[in-house]
Amino acid sequence: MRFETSTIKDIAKALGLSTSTVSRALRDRYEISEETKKLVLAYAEKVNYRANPIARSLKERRSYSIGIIVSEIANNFFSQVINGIESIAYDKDYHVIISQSHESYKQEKLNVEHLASRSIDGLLIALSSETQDIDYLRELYAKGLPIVFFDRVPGDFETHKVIANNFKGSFDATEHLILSGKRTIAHLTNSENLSITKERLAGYKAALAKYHIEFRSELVKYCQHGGMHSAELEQAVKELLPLKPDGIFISSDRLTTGCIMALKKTNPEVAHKLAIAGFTNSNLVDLFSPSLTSVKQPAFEMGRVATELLISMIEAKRPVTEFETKVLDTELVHMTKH
Amino acid sequence: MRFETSTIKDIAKALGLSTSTVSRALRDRYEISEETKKLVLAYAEKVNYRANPIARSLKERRSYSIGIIVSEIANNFFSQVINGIESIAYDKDYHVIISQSHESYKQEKLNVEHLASRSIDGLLIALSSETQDIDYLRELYAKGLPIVFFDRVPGDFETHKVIANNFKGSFDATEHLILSGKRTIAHLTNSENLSITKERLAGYKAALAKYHIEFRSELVKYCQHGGMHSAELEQAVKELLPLKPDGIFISSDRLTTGCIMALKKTNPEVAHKLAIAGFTNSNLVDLFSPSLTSVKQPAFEMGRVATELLISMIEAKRPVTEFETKVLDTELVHMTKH
DNA sequence: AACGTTTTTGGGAACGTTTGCACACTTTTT
DNA sequence: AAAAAGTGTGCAAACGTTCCCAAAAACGTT
Repeated sequence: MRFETSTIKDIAKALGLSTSTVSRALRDRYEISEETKKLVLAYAEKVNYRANPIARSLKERRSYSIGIIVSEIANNFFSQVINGIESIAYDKDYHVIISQSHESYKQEKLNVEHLASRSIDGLLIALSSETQDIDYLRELYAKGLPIVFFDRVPGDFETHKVIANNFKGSFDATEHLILSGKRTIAHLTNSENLSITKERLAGYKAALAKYHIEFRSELVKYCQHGGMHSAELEQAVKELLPLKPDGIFISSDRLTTGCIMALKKTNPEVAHKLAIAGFTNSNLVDLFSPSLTSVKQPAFEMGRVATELLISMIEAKRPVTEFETKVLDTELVHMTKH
Repeated sequence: MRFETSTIKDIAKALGLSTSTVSRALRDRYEISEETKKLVLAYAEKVNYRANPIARSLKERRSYSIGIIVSEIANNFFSQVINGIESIAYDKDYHVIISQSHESYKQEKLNVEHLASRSIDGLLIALSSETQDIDYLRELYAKGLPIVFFDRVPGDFETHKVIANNFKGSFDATEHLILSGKRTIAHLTNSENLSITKERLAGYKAALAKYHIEFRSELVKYCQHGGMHSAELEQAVKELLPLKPDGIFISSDRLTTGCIMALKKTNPEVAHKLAIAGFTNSNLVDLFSPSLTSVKQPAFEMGRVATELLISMIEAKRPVTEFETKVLDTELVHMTKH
């Protein structure tokens, strides 16, 4: 099974021109006369000529494709980010290759290396919750692969990054729980080594401090696997409930839904009494019971911004040396009662 | 910014061999002596040689990549299918490029053509709910692009297809509503031209017939945009409720969640009285209120099977002329009460 | 010692582009 | 009138592979 398709050579032969002339005409170069251009364009149109991107890539030593690593596309936050990424990428004629780490370091590394060997021009990545060692990324970066981090970013890596205002998002959510009268607020969060974990914890602490509520470290539970394993969540819930929290603030999408599920499964009566606030971009949040107050990240925008930064790095003529970390505001969506 | 990487030529020069020998040694061809192979492999390892897939693609006239078109990755059904696809594809060393139609025919066509121009080796596609005219697919197929349809398949296109047992899934769900005492069962479904719509309608009708319940066409509402526009859903709900249904069977993922949302928004009191059954693969279904009985499709398996069929077509030496339509069983998951 | 075989290697074209350079022809400038 | 500049085109190399074909080396066999 093979595609039969016409090439520049075919056009050149048919028109009695050289391949260079045809190539230049198709790319609308100034050297070619209007007449010839029209001729070539018309004929190309007629035979439905499509440039072979592979040949072009080989010649130009770039693939016009960018790699994306997220933990899972089933997560609405990430699928919204991807939509943002695509909206920019397609405009600029890049295509995207999506890979999922499923929160596993091993899988993440494997995927990145697979992508790199496929000669992507750049990489957009949100680290997995397991990831601690990013030397493999440093290596690729040093070899010339542009990388932009989003959402889960490493502290010690000099490149562009795009994140939500995690501190403020956390602060607002926690404050909201406090203002609705809660005093014993648990915090369920991701693995300790993620940037978002630290920032969100800080926001939570700051809100408590503002209202003179003592911070109690036993009310904070970390989930190494980011909620991918339900046993991990159920264990966390089991350890938290004896402390009699009246509210809980959960710091990531997957954890939020997973935690509510664990609550419903193990302690359905408590589930509806506890005030819940959590980061989530789920578009089904209105259907949830118990309902919750959610911190929504500007996911689509995050994808757009990250992609713009990445493409600017890819297309830079000289190595980029000044980097920025863009911080985008979150939105607090109050619980709908029903 | 450019990758510096070693090539077969570099290895050949360093080792005083020809490129052909190196190429063959790397691919472990029988003609090359063990000695030379070892030498080449060791050196390649040392300089961290990675074959350039683009050059290979150009030479072999295939890209080792397959395209996927789904309506949206945010939909759990499709993200599960994609996981199934990837599980096979990566094994066989293909990579996948995912595109979303967002249920728009125009977008679907654009994406397919974009993928085709990127020289994918094959296409996996679930048609958008708007799609009626698939001539553009026929054209590509005729030119030699292998295509496998899944979930939403056209009736009149001779190729491999993978679908769920939609009739039985529908039948079971409807019967379940009947057995729990419902008699006036509405049916909310996708656009009329989709294969799944017809099959699921037939299952619904058959269940009614089995229990001698009259089929009433006014209880069936079609959604042209597959639930992508909330106005469409709210309109459908608004038209259905005056008929006083005591149960409703909804025939697709997006519609199911959308419909419950519309119900809660426009008629919250009715929402909790109505018995709901619907197709959905949402992994959050346990959180929903009102709760529902769901028909789960074997999405992961569907992805696997479709990919195996596609790759068999791609790698066939002679054009494939015998096609199969694989039908996979659905699973009825009963409502959890809470 | 001359000849076949078999095994191992190398030369070079090809895949479809892009692009630096040279060439031929026109037009302008001196 | 010759020289300079401008315009439009073609030649050929290159990108990194794969693979057909031939050549060389190693090994019997008579």
